[in-house]
Amino acid sequence: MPQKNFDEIRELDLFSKLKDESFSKLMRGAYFKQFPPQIELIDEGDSADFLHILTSGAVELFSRWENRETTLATVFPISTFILAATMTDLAYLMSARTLEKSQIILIPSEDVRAVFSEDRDFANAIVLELARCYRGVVRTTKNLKLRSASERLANHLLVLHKRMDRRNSLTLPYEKRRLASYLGMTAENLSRTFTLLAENGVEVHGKEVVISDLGKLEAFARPTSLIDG
Amino acid sequence: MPQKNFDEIRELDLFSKLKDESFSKLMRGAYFKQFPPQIELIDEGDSADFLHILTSGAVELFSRWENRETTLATVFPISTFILAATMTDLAYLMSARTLEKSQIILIPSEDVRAVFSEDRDFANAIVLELARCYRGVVRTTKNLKLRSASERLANHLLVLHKRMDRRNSLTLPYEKRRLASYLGMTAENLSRTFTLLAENGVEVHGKEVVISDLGKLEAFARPTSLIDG
DNA sequence: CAAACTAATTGATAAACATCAATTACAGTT
DNA sequence: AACTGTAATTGATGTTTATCAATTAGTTTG
Repeated sequence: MPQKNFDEIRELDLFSKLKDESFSKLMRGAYFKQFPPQIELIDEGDSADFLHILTSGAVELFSRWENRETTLATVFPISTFILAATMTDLAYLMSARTLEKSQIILIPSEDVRAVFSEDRDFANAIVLELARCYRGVVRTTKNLKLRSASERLANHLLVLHKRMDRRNSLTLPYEKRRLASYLGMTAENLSRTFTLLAENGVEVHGKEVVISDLGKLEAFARPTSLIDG
Repeated sequence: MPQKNFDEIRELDLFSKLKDESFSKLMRGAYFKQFPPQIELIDEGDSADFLHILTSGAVELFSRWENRETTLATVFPISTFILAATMTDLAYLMSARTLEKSQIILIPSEDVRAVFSEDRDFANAIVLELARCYRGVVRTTKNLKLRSASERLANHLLVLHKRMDRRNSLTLPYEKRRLASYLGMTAENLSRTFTLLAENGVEVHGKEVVISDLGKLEAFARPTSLIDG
């Protein structure tokens, strides 16, 4: 198992304050796997045997019901995913698939729970991470219930803009159909919503989005920290 | 502060395995307050100074954005609410109001965090509770994104039915307009959806709901444990 | 118990959004 | 560069859901 990746994940909020002993205990039982694109890593309903850490590539969390499917999140390096199922030893509620070739570290859930009980700093980090995830999903719910599709898109663009160091030009980090699913609309509707936003300070060329009039976009989106962070 | 309520909340999952010492530490700084109906307890954005425990009455968690409002949850005794904000020392993401006359115990967030660091069993309980809440909101998101309004109503009735000991007759524990808001639809649409469900084994008279044909309702709702628990 | 208020329902209409089909754009392969 | 498969867009249409207005039912209050 390459040392490089150990150093990387050691930096994660979840592990940074960990005793070396605890960290080794976690890594001792860990698998380090490489996956090609479009591999289904997790099928919702499976038992949560491993905590997953994505160190390179990209992973989509999604869910299916009655031949419908929706994207719940896109995970980029370096992040953990499905921590809650790991901690409660319950079935995964989301499925996961790689979007690109991805490197993933798999830590047995038992080990995570064991170190959680032994190491106070780890327990603290886990709670903060869980609370952060929880608050993220609460924001998502508010977004879905309080806003229309075009408002969700506008605000999402503002979030990306902020994340991209407030540059007025940005590249969508995923396919449009996945963005549409994430925002709770169809790809067709997303496309039409983009043309609507042309009158509100947004220009789109393929995956390139230019925010030509930030003021207009903000006036349309009316972002709030209580939804958009 | 009446002893009666201490005994009650001692039974909560969150406190049941707690050392007596830790429990007293939490209760030492706690306020015990009675509120009339329709009092706004929390305004989203406020700092999370207290963990709330509802011991009698009912509380609605809701959120507002741009003169729209949506119900996120209804809390019944005995439950805690807004644990995540308490643990992270961040602003509340939801507002809260009493629906009825309610008794609420307020524990200073600092005390909760202090006992969390000292008492391993409490830390465990907190993590399980947070994970449970998180998974609850993930289910909500899946419900909203994967199902139509009528499917959400049908499944919600099945959840209530199960909770009410599987009796074929049940009383809605909240007003219909709140149910509508919770399910992400208007009151008018809820009303029409109830008439639609008449052909699928459901009879409604005011707040009384009779499930006259469970098989039909289930065939329509297609419940799954991965959304409905 | 009537008055006054609020919630729930119903009908008519409009807006938002999805679906289906057809085309265009793009990316990867040979 | 032509071929192939997938993604994105566009147009036509249909469904779902919201809005507005009016009425009815149900609760609370004096």
